[in-house]
Amino acid sequence: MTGIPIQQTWDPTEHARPDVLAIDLRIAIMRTSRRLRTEASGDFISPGQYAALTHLQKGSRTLRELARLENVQAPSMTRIINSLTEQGLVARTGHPDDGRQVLLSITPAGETLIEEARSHRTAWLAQRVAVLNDEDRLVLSRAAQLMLDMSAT
Amino acid sequence: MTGIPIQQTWDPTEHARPDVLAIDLRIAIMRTSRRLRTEASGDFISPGQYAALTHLQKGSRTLRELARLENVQAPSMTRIINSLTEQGLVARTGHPDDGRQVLLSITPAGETLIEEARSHRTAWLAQRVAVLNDEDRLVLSRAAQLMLDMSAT
DNA sequence: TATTGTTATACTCTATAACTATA
DNA sequence: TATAGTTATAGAGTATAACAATA
Repeated sequence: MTGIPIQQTWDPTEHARPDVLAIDLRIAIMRTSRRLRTEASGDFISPGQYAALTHLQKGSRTLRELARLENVQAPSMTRIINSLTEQGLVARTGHPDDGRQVLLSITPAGETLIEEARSHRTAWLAQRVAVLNDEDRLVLSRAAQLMLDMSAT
Repeated sequence: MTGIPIQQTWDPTEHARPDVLAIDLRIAIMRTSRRLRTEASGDFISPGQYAALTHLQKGSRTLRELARLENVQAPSMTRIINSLTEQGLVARTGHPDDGRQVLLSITPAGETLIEEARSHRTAWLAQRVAVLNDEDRLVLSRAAQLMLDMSAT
């Protein structure tokens, strides 16, 4: 703990107001994401690479499909995929019907890595989640789903 | 709509496991934070600057105190504060007792800007929060508090 | 010597614009 | 012409290391 008292008041009534809730939620998300990014620095692949691999676990995708799924532009996804292919975690095959497109699929090495990476990547967060009670965990679980839904819009 | 079905299953029992919950929560947080960053691009000040100003609204702080509150290194906070002082949103005064330290405080212009910025910064999120029901909003409110607590550790 | 803050430098991730190849 | 993907370039934000000034 630090010497600085961090006052965190919580008023359900106030938070029922969308604008007030949005402010607090945004700060919480941004701060947690920064911690997640820094705490995960010891990992082998970046969050973006991890997310792309996760999608490919469900099946082959083109680059643009992946870009849209992750809400990034095509060049960003190109970079992510380049890194993954160089590491032998993703394989590229030409699209059978359309010569412009490239089908991306996860390799066995990619499957292995992602399974191992799962525990490492989420260690920091899992540690903190583990000390919560079931009710708080349920809250976070539902919140995660809500955040995904909101981000997909 | 796309031709790709995005399957988002939700199983409360599975999510009670800390490692499983941590994985989903991390993805949700990272994706939402990316949307928040890009959607807020029209704003005047960055998320980091905004957060620093928010802390200074509660009272004067030194640079290192702010860095610790935001979980960033000192040079990063120097950069944030430099930008804020150049914009006249933060004032620097020498510490009365310790010549090394610099006391940072928010200016009237800073107070004005942050109040205006609040609505802009959170517009994207507030819009999505507004269409939820009270129960979901309460979930997100509690989740925000939990995420802040976890990030403070 | 230790601490506060700054400067120098580099890395990561992202975006837009311009380009190639294919449809 | 339009679309898929790549390359070039730039910007934002972060970190570590080295430094200056003060305690």
